[in-house]
This record gives sequence, C-alpha cells and structure tokens, in this order.
Amino acid sequence: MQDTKERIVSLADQLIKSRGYNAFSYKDISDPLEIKNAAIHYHFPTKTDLGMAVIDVEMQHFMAGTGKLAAQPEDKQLKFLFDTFSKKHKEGLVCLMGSLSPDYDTLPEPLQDKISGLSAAILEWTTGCLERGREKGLFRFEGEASDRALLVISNLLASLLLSRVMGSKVFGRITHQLLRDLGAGK
Amino acid sequence: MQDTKERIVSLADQLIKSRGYNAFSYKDISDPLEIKNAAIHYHFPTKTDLGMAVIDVEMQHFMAGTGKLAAQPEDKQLKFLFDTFSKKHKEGLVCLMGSLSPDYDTLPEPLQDKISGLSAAILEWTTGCLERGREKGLFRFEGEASDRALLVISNLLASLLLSRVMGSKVFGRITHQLLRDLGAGK
DNA sequence: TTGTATACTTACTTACAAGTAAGTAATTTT
DNA sequence: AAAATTACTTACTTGTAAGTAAGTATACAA
Repeated sequence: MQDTKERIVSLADQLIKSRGYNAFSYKDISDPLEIKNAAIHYHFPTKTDLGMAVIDVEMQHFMAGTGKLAAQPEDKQLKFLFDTFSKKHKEGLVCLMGSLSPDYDTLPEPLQDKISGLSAAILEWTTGCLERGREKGLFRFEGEASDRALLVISNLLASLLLSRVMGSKVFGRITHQLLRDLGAGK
Repeated sequence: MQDTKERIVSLADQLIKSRGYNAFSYKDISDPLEIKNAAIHYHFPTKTDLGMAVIDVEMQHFMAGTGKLAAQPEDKQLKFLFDTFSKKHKEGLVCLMGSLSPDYDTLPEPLQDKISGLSAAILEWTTGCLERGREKGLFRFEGEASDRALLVISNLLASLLLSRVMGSKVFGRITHQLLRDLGAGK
C-alpha cells in the first residue's frame, strides 16, 4: 500500500507549511491517519528522511507544473507561479521555503542542500520567464532579469508570511503591486 | 541584578533570530550564562513570558531608533530601516517577524497579538516615511504609500530569509533593486 | 506448503523540554 | 536585630519527541 506512504508525505507537507518543521511531530501524522508512530518510522526512518521526501515531491510538482506550461506565453507562465502562491494563501499555508528558511540552520545538511536546490530551480525558472517575457514585450522592468526574479520570489514568499501576522488582505496588496511593477497585463 | 534578566532576553532574542522560537530551549540560555534553567523561570515563568519580553524590547528599540531620526529627511530615515536589516544580515540573523511568522499559528495568543502590534507599528512608520518623502520629491513611486511600504517590509524580511537558503549575496541584490524602485538616491 | 517480503503494531528506551517546590545566601527594610 | 525581599540553586515531575526491537497478519512467490 503505497497509499499510506503518500498520505504521510502529504500530511507532513501540510504540517510544515502550517506549523513549521520543528513544531510538528510524528504524532501529528499518526493520529489523523489512525496508524502508530512506528508505521511512519517504517516508511521514513528519521524525520530528516520525511523532510527530504516532502521537498522531493514539491520539486516534482514544480517541474511538472512548469513543464506543462512551457509552450505558453510568459505572462501566462508567471500567472501559474502567482496562482500557486494564491492557492496556498487561501489554505492559510505558507510556502516551503518560507517555512523552512528561518529554521534552516537547525536542519541537517542533506535537508539544507535539497532546500537550496529547490530555491535555485525556482529562481532559474522565474528568471527565464521574465527574461523571455521582457524580450517579447510582455513585461517591462529595469535591471537584470535574475534580480527581478529574486524580487518576485521574495515578495511572494513574504506575502504569505505577513498575511498571517498582518491580516489576509496583505497578500493581495503585495501581489497587485508586484504585477504592476512588472508592467504585466498592460 | 537586572543584568542577568537583560542577558536572558538578549540571548533569547538572538536564539529566536538564528534558530526560531520552537527550536530553542531554556538550556540554550542557561548554559552560556552559566546559570540554572530555574533561574530563567524565576525571571520569566513561562517561555511565553520570555517571548513577550523579547518583542517588547524590539518594539522599544524600534521606537527609540525612529524617534531619534524624526527630524531628519525621509531618505535618511529609510536608510535607518535598511541599515537595521543590513546589520542583522551581517550577523547571519533574520528579523523577528521573519522568524516568528511561520510559527505564528503555534504561538499563544498574547504573543501573536504582540507580534501583530509590532508589525503594524513598523508598517505605519514606513508608510509615513514614504508618504512624506514622496511629497518632498525624495522618492518616486506609484500607488498608495502604504502598499509600497508593505512591499519594502516584505522584501527586507524575505531578503534575510533567502540569504540563508540561496547565499548571502541575495540580500544586496534585493535591497539594491528595492531602492532603485523607490527612485531613492536619484 | 513453505518461505519470504511487505506493512504494519506492541511495547519499549532515551533524551530533553518545560515547569515547579523547597531551600539558601546575600542584601535591604523596619 | 529581626523580618522580608531578591536572586538564585537543588532536585524534582510531567510530558512528549524520536527512534528501535521484536512480533504479527497478509499476500504472493517458489
């Protein structure tokens, strides 16, 4: 039954994005799934193994999602990124990197490396999207595309975090301003 | 000896900003200060009390710092905000809100309220700064000053988080782009 | 039909975080 | 000089997180 394994990863993913890596335990997973904590250790011997699996799945989803859109115009592609974050916002979650980066120094090295890998992939993709979009006249902005991509990611990440602290309207205010700065939808 | 009490808060502040609220324990404070954990409980009966004290001190520092600059031109005032974050960046720390917001939902309500209060104060101050600065021609940007202030705070917060994950150069790249977007120093 | 792999459970161990109760030494107040 | 307050320590308790060793039920394979 691959089913249990997938449910464990899925719940762990949600827990990381809602409460943070250091604030959830195997009990938070075993209780709702009505299994014993040892069942989780059977699939994922250590919490690090589970964390790795969560990031692997996130990476796979990202690759699959962007892969499907590769032929679309860049403004549509960028919308995919914004929609991904918008969905998390509606669920009251933050993004993986937003959740894991404050705890980064407390995480085991293999986990750190996976997180860095994921962030590099997202930055690379966003950079390419903005770069090509600007050439086509879909976006208008100054400076290096990679710097602008960093700004976009930085804002999306923080908008989810700040929504929690400052109220949910913050997400829309930040993303709206962000899109305006890119000269998108113009 | 008020000294011990202050050292406890100061260390707790550093621990929150380096490892996160849920990832530090009283032992991380009692060991370096060479006191017993009960000594911390004497000053701060619960971890929540300690967390509250950390935020209180942060708020006091913010009020004192901005208060001193009230007569200065707005671009200098904004520089104070950037310098505050730059200092944290050099120390490898993130800001309080960056550290506490992912764990927000796991925190006791009084702590949540204090964090929200602090964030509101920072947003209010930044909004005023940008607003008056734009009127004087020190800044140039579109949209509501409060939305732009949100963007500034969002980027500063995220730049510290992302520096950990993506490498320390990220901080400078984000802040540089941010200042350019405000038409500052021009 | 016996054996082996899979997916668990039962029942632990170890470690440590958070908090408390009672005691003590030094200072300060009356 | 006695009493009270301050700032701790000693020595706990309770709870929980992470992990493990050994056993069991089921399926499927040789």
